[in-house]
Order: sequence, then structure tokens, then C-alpha cells
Amino acid sequence: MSKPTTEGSPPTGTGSHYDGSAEEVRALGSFVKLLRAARWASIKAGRRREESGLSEGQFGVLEAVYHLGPLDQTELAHKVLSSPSNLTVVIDNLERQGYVERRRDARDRRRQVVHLRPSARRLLDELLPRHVERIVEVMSALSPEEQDRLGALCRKLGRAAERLE
Amino acid sequence: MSKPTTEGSPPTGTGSHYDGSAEEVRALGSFVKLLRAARWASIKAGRRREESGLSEGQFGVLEAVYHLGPLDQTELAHKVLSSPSNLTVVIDNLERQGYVERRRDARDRRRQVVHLRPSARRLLDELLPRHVERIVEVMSALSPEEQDRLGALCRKLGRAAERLE
DNA sequence: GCTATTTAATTCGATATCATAATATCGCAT
DNA sequence: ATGCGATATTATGATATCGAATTAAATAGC
Repeated sequence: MSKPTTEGSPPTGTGSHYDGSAEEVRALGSFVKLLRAARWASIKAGRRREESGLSEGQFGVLEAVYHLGPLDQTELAHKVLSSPSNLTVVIDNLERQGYVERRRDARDRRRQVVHLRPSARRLLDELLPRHVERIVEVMSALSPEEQDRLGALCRKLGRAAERLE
Repeated sequence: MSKPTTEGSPPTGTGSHYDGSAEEVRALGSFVKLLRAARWASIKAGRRREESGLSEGQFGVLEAVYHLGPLDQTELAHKVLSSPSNLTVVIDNLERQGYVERRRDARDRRRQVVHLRPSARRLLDELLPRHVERIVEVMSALSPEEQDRLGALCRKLGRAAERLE
């Protein structure tokens, strides 16, 4: 039993201590650090959103529609990397709070297109700039060059992982 | 409204298109890529765990106890970066499946210490090596040097973010 | 020794999340 | 025109997750 100095393993776990090949130790180490960094960055960057009373999923939906215009739920599920059944619930809650409106597409009556209502637009006008500012703050632990390098590595890894099976 | 070429924004959202200062664009870009990479890596690396029927939270708990020995729920919450109330539920479910056992600490009767039962130990003996193998696979999109660089950057960012407020 | 505070765990209520199954609608081929 | 396979959404049931309030136990201060 190792000494309990390792704090805050990421959700997918795999504690820092593992006796394996150099390759395994390396992969495991960078994997855990990646998840942990993303976790904390996400938590801390989410402060402004949290203050506004929106959940992560709700914010993702509102933001997608804000930037891209009215979308149906299948498109939204793809954008925010979630499941259709989950979207139903999230949009139910947004609708109940008066932030969005579902409108049946007249051309294809299977589709429910999600539209922002004025209250959501006002909220995001106010929230988004402060949210971005907060992200700048979180990322400022790294120099501009480091941020670029991190971005490039993550892009490469993310794209590969996405295609993985 | 930008063209909808951006797919799969991470949960915390913030679409890739934003008109802001260079600093903002840079921070936002690397932030989104970080979250997306972590998301996909986590999803794909979780395949083996998924096959075993364990949720992410359940796996995290079992693994922590496997590596570190019996822990109480406060310690566990810290390890797996979760809340005490959540741990209660996760451990309830693990207990119902026969994987763990709660034992009152005789010295401090407030504490419930979580012990692995043999079935969990057998499961992890079988699962963990394949899990690690899978992580190696996911991370192999990057060269060893790139993995090290990613790990170093994430470590730096993660530690800073964690302390952020 | 007794009260006040702190700490551990649980309960509660709300939201999120997924997988699977059911329902509605579309588009096409016959 | 009609019926069938594909697609969009919703329903259902289980788990996860958090924050706030609660209970039980330990400890500190007097």
C-alpha cells in the first residue's frame, strides 16, 4: 500500500502508482495528468457559468444555439458531445426556465428545433465575455507558447482518440 | 452565425469561434482542445472498464482502495475528486453488487471504512492490466517525447488551476 | 463534566447522463 | 398509394452528481 500522498486522481482513475514497463508508466502518467488538468480547468473556468445558475449541459446547449443559430436535438447532441435522450431532459429544463423554445420543423415534423428566447440572449450577452475572461485567467498559468504547444498536442491526441473504436 | 463546421465541442462548451483579442483566441483554443482531448481519451480508455459493468465512479473507488488499502469515505472523496454525498451512493451500489464492505471504525465510530471483497480483488486483478494496455493504446497517438511534453504542460496547468479560487 | 464546535456520513431534492425501448414521421421503392 | 426501413424525439429506469440540511460522534473550551 503506497503512501497516500497522491491526491485527486481523475474520475477515470488509475492511481499514479503502477509497476509496469516504461511505456506503460509514461502513458499512464501523461493520461492521468491530462485528465486532471482538464478536470480542474473545467471546474475553475466554470465559475461564471455556475454563478448564473446554468448547468454545464445547459450552458453548452445555449451557447451552441447562440453561436450557430437554431438547431435540432440531434445536431445539438453532436455539438455538445452528449446523447439524444440526455438532450431531451436538458432542453426540458431550459424550456421550463424560459430560456428556449421548441418549434416543430414544418418541413420535417420529426424535428424539434431549439430557439433561444430573449432572456437567454440577454444572459449570454452578459455572461460569455466574463466566461472567456475567466478561461484566459485559467490558461494564463502557461505562457502563450506553452498554450500553443498544449493545444497542438491535445488536438493531435484528441483527433486520434476520437477515431479509435 | 458561424458556419457549423465545428463538431463535438466539449461539455463546458464555448464554441471554437470567438471574436476577441489574440490572447483570448489563444486561451480559448487551447482550452477547448484540452477538454476535447481529455474527453475522448477518457471515453476510449474507458472501454475495458465499461465492459466490466463498472461506472467511472465505481471504478475510481475500487481502484483507490485496491492501490491504497481500506479508506474512509472522506478520504475516498478526496482521491476520486468527488463529493461525500456522491460517495454514499456509489458505495451503496458497490456494496449491493458485493464488491465492497463498509466497516465502522472502532476508534472513531463516525467513520465508515471501505474494504474490498474478494470478488472486487479478482475483478481488478483481471481488469487493470487490460485497462493500462488500453491507455497505452490511446496515448500512442503521441510519441514518447510528446507524451512527456503533454504530461509536463498538463501538470503545470492542472496544479495552477487547482489552486485558483 | 457539560456545552459548543467540528467532523463523518447520510438524506433529500434537483439535475444530468446513458442505454434501451417506444413512438412518430419521413422518404423511397414498388 | 402504401408499406417498409431509416431517422428524430421521447419515455423509462438506473446511476451519478451536487449542494444543503440533518444526524451522530468526537473534541475543545470552560
